[in-house]
Amino acid sequence: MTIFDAGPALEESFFQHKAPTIARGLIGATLLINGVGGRIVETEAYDISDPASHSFGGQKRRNAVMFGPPGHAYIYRIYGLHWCLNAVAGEAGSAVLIRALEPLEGIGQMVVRRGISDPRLLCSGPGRLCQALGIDGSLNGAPLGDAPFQLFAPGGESPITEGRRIGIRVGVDTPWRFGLSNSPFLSRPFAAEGFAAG
DNA sequence: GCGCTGATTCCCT
DNA sequence: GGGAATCAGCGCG
Repeated sequence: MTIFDAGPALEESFFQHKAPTIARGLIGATLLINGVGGRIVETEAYDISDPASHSFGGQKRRNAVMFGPPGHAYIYRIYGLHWCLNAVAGEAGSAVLIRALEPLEGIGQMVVRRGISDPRLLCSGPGRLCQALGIDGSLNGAPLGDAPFQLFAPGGESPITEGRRIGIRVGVDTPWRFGLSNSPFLSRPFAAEGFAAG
């Protein structure tokens, strides 16, 4: 019943890699929650040595899921009102933030949840994506390989652009943001980098 | 099209 | 009590 262009279900072992490897490998993968979702076009990696990461400074109650088994969902509330979805990676305290996807399945339901119809604005940002897919804190710690999640490997080669991460105040020079090159569904375009004068 | 600002909850200090 | 991996609406030009 695959009516979208996707590969086989992602192996659980995929998540035993380091966060940047997983972040890159998830570009082009298909993510569904209760049958609603699409193709991942933007991710960011975080790990325990990274001052921008919730795991920086060690395990706490809030970030405990980041220190748990790989391939599970780490979901937290940001700025008091939005939810953000991460995939826990192989190293303790590392995860991949899912920032944007291209809506493919259940678009009607996304439109209802978001209250807008422009497909480019349905899932282009971590908060928007969670609202469109109906994700909240009740799914924190849930395995991404089981219902209500479905994850499929990329259908083919995806041209990937790298850059600096967004919305953080420290660790801004770490180029751990990955995106499907020139996708109209990115939360923000990738800036032309490498021209910083002094 | 840009930038500023308010919204709102949880966790750590 | 303050800040946070964000979003949408507003005013301005």
